[in-house]
Amino acid sequence: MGRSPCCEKNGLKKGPWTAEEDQKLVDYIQKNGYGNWRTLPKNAGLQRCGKSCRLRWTNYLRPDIKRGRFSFEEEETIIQLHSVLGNKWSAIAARLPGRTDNEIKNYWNTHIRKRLLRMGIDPVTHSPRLDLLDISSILSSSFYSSPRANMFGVQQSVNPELLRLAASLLSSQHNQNPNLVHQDGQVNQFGNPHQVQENHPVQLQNQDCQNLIQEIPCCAPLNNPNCVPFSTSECAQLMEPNVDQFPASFSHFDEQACHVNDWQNDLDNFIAMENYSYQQHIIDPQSNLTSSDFDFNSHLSNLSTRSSSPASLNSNSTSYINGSSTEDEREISYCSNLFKYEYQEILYSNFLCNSMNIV
DNA sequence: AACACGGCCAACCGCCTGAAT
DNA sequence: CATTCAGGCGGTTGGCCGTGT
Repeated sequence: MGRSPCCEKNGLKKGPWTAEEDQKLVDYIQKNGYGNWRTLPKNAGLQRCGKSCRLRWTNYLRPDIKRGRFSFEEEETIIQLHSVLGNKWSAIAARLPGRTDNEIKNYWNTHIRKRLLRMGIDPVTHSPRLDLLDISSILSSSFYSSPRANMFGVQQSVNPELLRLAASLLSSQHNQNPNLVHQDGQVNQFGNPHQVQENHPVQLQNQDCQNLIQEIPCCAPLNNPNCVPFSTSECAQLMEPNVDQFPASFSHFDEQACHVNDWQNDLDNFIAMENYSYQQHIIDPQSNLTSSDFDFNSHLSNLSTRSSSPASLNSNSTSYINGSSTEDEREISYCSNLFKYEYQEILYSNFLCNSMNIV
């Protein structure tokens, strides 16, 4: 014999709550406290299921609920936590005072998810949508063909179709590689900078690196005679620590609105940095975040044109920091991040070129 | 003005887990 | 130990509302 039923299933009201019902529920809880939702509706004089009462209270009537637009910090927190926790809305809500799981879930599905998709990022894995990766578009992009690309040693005379295939194979193989699992059992995911911060920095072990490298020459089934795995010394070089760290000169992108002109300076600084090995970033599975042929300049220009206050976009934006940023400002921030990922994508394609020794 | 469409979000649905019996 | 359900959770829905035509 189990518990007795909490309530009669029939005859209970459903649908939107009226102000009168709200008042009854609030009055009752203020007087008696909440809990025992089974008997609460009857005691409060409500023709509602206890479950409905609990939801109404926790999602709407609770006095400590924060109303209004999500701040940028909250949004960033949601993204970071989601990258670690997934759709654990209650767990995410627990770290956002005043916000309910339902509210966060709705905000994710209506705002953040769409934005990530627009950026070419899978909102589930927070990784680049490698299924959509078209390296040929990268190779033909204006940046890739620019002199700066040459400064990276990017080889441009490659077979784009082969690269596309390689990326696809690499992605599918990597996602199934049991050797790329954290000690706590969490699988490494592509392009997930937040996860690095929230979890453990990715430390590719020697065997991991070897395995990964072995996967790269995935043109082998194509009987490509130029397919040459990395040597041991090259692997060692690729295994340098802090592979998850992006060059310091880019760090401000994560903290404040993008200065329209700064990205160019950052790029120059980035390239000029001594002792920088692009291979560190390429080999890092966290760095494969990508959007194919994203035109940062034109997009930024478009956003500035649309903004009601262009000046605010041309300087370090304090409004961005205090949470009153506009959609455009937010998008510029994302674009700046996307800009980073575009570099990494180029480096990644170069890595594929090198690994396959294609000329 | 009327209609269509899409975004938003409160509320519901169904499943799972642990506690009560 | 088996049964039953409360509470909690994530997924989904449906109605409201703003916008475009």
